[in-house]
Amino acid sequence: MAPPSSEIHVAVDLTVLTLRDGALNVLLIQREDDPHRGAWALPGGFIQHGEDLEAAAYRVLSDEASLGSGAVHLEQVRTFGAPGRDPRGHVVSVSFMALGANLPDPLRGDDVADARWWALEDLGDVPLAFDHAEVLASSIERARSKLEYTTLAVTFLPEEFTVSQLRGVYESVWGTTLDAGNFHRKATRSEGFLEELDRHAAPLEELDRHAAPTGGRPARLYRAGQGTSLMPPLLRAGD
Amino acid sequence: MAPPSSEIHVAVDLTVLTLRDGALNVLLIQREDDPHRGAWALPGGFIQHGEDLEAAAYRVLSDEASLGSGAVHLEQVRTFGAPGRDPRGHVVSVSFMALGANLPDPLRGDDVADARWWALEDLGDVPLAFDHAEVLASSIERARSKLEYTTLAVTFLPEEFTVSQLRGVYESVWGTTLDAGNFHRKATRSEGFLEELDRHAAPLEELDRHAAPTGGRPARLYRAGQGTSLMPPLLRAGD
DNA sequence: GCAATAGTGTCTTTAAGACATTATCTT
DNA sequence: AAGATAATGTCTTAAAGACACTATTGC
Repeated sequence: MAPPSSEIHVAVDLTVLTLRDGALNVLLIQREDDPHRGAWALPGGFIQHGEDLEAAAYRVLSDEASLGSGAVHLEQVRTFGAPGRDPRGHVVSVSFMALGANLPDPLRGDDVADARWWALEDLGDVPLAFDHAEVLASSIERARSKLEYTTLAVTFLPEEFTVSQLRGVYESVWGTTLDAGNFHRKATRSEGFLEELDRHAAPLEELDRHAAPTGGRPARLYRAGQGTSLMPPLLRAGD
Repeated sequence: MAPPSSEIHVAVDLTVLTLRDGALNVLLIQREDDPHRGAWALPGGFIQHGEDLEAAAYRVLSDEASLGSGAVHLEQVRTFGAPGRDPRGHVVSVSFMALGANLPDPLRGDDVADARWWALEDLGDVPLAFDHAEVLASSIERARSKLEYTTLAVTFLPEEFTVSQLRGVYESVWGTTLDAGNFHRKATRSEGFLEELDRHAAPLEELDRHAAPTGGRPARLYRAGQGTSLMPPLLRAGD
């Protein structure tokens, strides 16, 4: 199973991100084999001869995360190729990030002792295998910065959502709080960001909410608009 | 020389950009061998076993562009791995962009029929080898967008420069014209962008100028500041 | 009624765009 | 002096931040 060490091998590593209970979560798998047996790692795998990079990423997504291709936004982030990053030999790994809404709990795949979602905050003292801490960090930073100037935040939400839920995406991913009124103005007046529906969310039945015991005015529902870029962008305050 | 086709090979391709006579130029080499013999291509080469990606990029920069590592800003852009992109086999190529000031004319390297700078405008109808048109386009777009929110523009200039020259970088890379007064205000008041020197450019002796026959007030000299990000950014108008 | 969330309005501040004006050089 | 480029100033406009206020629900 381990590749011979005289050749350069190409792999993909995936940073799969979703929101769970209002917190940014990443999917990690626990390695069953050496190297780094027992350590938590990003799902990944070697590219097969003749296989496209994106195809390999979707294959890993399906095999190790039990996720279909329709459910996520997949985007290449960066390639890691330091010679010593994998003790099995010279492995060049193309890292992808995958963003999705309400992603399910993963099934255990092959060569995997365990697989589960980790809240990013709980990951502080968990050592990751290989250079995956750096791979993860670069994808997180990419996601954070792309929320500023693209409409990517909607990929964390179901097809229909409220402005509050959208604001919750920004707050969770950025780890900040945003003024509700100003955010509402910016979101609803950014061309191409939101498409207004003529329905309202049923009070007390909003999916992402776990602490709304006492009502409030029902929020209007929106879905993603056609635009992909936010101009002007929605900048983080202290950058 | 051609790699066997049963393995996946890893290469780097470089988009080396500089300004010449106020126009954005890219370094291309003319291939001496098949595939694509005679076609113009980005400089590149296969990674050696145990070699870091950046080290390979610097090696190509030295071998095929006669450029030392101190002279340029090097940055990874994207990785291309479509199975059919190289007829010799499955080649995954990590693309880098390299930006520098007043880069010299290249010497002819091995396996290279010719090497020279091309103004981007003159490249419209020149077919590039492999998928290098797409590789080049992605690096250009990266450079254009990074001028907006980083201080990267200074890498196109010598150590000491004027605000006009800096504005010229933006105008050349973006293909626009900018209001001189407003640009001056933005550049000089963006924290960390510029460091003011107490000297002025000698009139008529500015390097980048080829059409300044009749004087004008001497411009103050600046050098790059410590900052790397522009906050708020310097946005292109029609994005 | 109160508490909670949604949504609007208003005032201030920041910063960009348009463009006039002054400063300093060459010829 | 005329012409050119550099640098500053002024007015307007766009948009964000702070925050008050209204709207609509559950209890």
